[in-house]
Amino acid sequence: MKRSTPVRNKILKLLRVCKYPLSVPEINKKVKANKTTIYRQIESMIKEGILFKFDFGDGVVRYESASNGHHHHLICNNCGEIEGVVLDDDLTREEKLIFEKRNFLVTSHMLEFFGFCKNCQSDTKS
Amino acid sequence: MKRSTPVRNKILKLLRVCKYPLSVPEINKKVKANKTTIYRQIESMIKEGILFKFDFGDGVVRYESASNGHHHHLICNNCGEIEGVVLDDDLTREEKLIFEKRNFLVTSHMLEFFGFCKNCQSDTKS
DNA sequence: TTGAATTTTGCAACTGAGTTGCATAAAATG
DNA sequence: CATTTTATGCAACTCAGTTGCAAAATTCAA
Repeated sequence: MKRSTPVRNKILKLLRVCKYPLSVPEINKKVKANKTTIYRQIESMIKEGILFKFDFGDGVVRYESASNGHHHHLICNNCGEIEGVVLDDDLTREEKLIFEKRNFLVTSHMLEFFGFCKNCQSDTKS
Repeated sequence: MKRSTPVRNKILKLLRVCKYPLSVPEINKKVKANKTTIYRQIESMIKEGILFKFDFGDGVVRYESASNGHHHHLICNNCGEIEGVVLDDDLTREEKLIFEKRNFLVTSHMLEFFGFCKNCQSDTKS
């Protein structure tokens, strides 16, 4: 893939301003382009390391701009809102212990928190 | 859903002995039953809290028996093997800080580590 | 123990994410 | 400006997961 094509720029621009990760269908609604093209551009940007890919256990794959830096998410069980969060201590101690105890070399991790956001804590709903 | 039906028992038995989480297609290969039935049994067991559902960012939804207890995973980037791991400190301090700082009440989390297992650390492959 | 009510299972058909092959459009290069 | 390369789009496909409906199995009451 070359650089700086219209579709690619639109995807990047969208993900850079978005505070939470987006799925391809969500990206598609904003960046109106052929879905094959979108999947291919995303794949190439992931390989270059400028996009991160992950999901929250719901089978929905989401993408986020790497320019936002490494962080985790707070996902509300009630309203579904997703906030970013940066931890004080980012598991380096645990990762070292894992290597010492299990001989598994950790290169990255995925950590997401589920619960209830400010607004939904007062609600009775589960 | 009632309890203790043949399909349900087979799924549970399989997941209880399996050390890593399985996807529905994987479950299907062992528990030979209609896929609709499997999806429905899994859904009901998730609601009862005897099964956990999550994935590793690859869009593949996997299930694990809750009887194995709360733990995390070490996923090898090279061979794909999945090991379970229990942390010394299970993020309670971080979760408390999140509530204090952000007013988000954490009820659960999902933490997975990616890297290279014992066998794959010697390999040159990425 | 028989028969109605309920639950589980299976089938067929569908939805929707993601992929692949192929043809065309747009850039880059000489 | 013609050739090569890369990006885009379309059509058709695969596969996970869902839904409606009918049949089988189970429960339970009389």
